[in-house]
Amino acid sequence: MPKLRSEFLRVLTERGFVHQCTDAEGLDARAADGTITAYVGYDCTADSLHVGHLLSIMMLRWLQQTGHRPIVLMGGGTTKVGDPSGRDETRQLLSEAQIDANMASIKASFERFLTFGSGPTDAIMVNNADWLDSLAYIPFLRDFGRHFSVNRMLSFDSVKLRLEREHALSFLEFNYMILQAYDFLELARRHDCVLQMGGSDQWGNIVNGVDLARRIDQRELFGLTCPLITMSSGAKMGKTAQGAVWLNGDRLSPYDYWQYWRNTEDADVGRFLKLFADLPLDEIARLERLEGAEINEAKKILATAATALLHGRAAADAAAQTARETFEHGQAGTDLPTIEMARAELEQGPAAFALFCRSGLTASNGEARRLIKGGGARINDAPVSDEARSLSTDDINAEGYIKLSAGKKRHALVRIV
RNA sequence: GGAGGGGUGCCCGAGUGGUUAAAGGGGACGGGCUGUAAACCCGUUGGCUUAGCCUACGUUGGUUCGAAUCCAACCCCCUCCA
Repeated sequence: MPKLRSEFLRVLTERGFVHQCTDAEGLDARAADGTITAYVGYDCTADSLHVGHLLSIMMLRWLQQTGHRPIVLMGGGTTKVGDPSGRDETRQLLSEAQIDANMASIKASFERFLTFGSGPTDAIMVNNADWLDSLAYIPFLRDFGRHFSVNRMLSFDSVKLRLEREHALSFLEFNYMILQAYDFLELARRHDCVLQMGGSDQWGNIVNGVDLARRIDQRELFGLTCPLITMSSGAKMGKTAQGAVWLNGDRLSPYDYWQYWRNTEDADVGRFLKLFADLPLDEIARLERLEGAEINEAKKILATAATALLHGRAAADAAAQTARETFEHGQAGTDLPTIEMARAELEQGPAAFALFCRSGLTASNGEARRLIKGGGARINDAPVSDEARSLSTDDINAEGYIKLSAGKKRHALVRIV
């Protein structure tokens, strides 16, 4: 590829965001010659996005940072259909009320990454239910359905995999790619959007939109996908002890989010810094060269930078501070999850395992008992050896709380009130 | 609508009347080694008031001293036919 003229594509390429592009030269020319508008779509299948969505959010962020206009498309309409990509099973059909609630809950995540408004490069948010809900079946089929070849649709991974594995694929889901293609056309017409971005699993859907716009409007659109990010060990990103790595703070606290990045594997640090932090590339190059235990410094910088992008600088610093106190000084930082217990209850000698469960460190009393048996449970940093161990006011430490630990990394505080 | 195959724990998957809370693998968690890393070794992996009890093999009933395993009906998935 010849040297890139546009800052936008240059930044994305240098940082490792680009997997495939329908026409890199053409897109580069458009982005170099003026302001372009690009979008990424997000379905409302849960009440929070997770780290898997982060890559595309960062692409929108860099788009805006390099002088272009991002559109966040909320899939209020497409969520009613359900994307079969990457799924063995039909998605559970969500009610409109659930979809609306999810959408409202997801929206907040974008506000830290993008600047919304009405200026030329301000981000806007749209909902595809606005045009999909009112489509009339027969006119839609005649105007747009005739441009889709079933032969070709069957060859797309999202469909092919289901068929090969002999799993159910409903006609409802089969329509998803058509609707996504139509979204792109609609955004091109309404907002002069010329580029759709997304994960590599969206390539087929994106290309469909590009093709549709060329056939119907003789409009030239572009598609750009980012790679599927896996950890060096081969595992997919985004799992912690508590489950998915959610972006909403009420699903996963800023402290736990910080911890997620802090525990990045050595081999991934450089790559993740480029993708998920907004540090200058020469700074990242310096951090990447750190070896052995020194690379932990890079991990802390990654964690703080990534957390700051999502939750703000103050929350990131607080998480870093708590981590320092907890791991480097053996104290308990204030950001640790905390539960409260009445003094009267403590005086009755509650079982330790029950408290581990109540604090959220374990999912059940049985799991807490097993943790104790396995030697992974500690109270005020002292290992718990007796499964029947109960707590008393003697366990309150100098600061007025009881510190519970499950393993070396997960801690919780019991504050006595 | 017809014929055949199938639905097992977080996932995959063995199990065709009792010793089955259910082999094996993956994942996850804990311990060891480390650097809050990876790799490797060990352990754990339904719930509870834990020497016991309860709930569980698509659903509901039935046979039996005893069922994930046998029978019936129903629901769902796949393949082929119409």
